[in-house]
Amino acid sequence: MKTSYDLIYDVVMRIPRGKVATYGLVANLAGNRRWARVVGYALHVNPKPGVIPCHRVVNRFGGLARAFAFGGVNMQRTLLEEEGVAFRPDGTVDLEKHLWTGD
DNA sequence: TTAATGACCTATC
DNA sequence: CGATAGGCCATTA
Repeated sequence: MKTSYDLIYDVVMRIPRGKVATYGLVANLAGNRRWARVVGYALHVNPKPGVIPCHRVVNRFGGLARAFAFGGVNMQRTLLEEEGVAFRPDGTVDLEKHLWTGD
């Protein structure tokens, strides 16, 4: 079944390795910035694990979601570090350096 | 079909 | 500057 989520998934999958995007940004690229909530919902259901790099999606603060439960926040930090993403002392991603604006 | 929920963001007090 | 409320959209029950 095809839904608006596919749009969001497509954008999220477009995120290049070593970069991250915010929910609002993904929503914006998906078509509308108001989809920010829908984006979170889409990743929440995460119907295609392994195909959708949810760890590359962060909130506008650069921090991970509160209920990040696909493996643990700890895991996400590791994954991003493996991709070359720099983390701040506060544990947030440096959006100024790794924020994917849609290329 | 209506009502309720959600990994958000922006604006206002 | 810090905290609170609201809004918007789609999905699920």
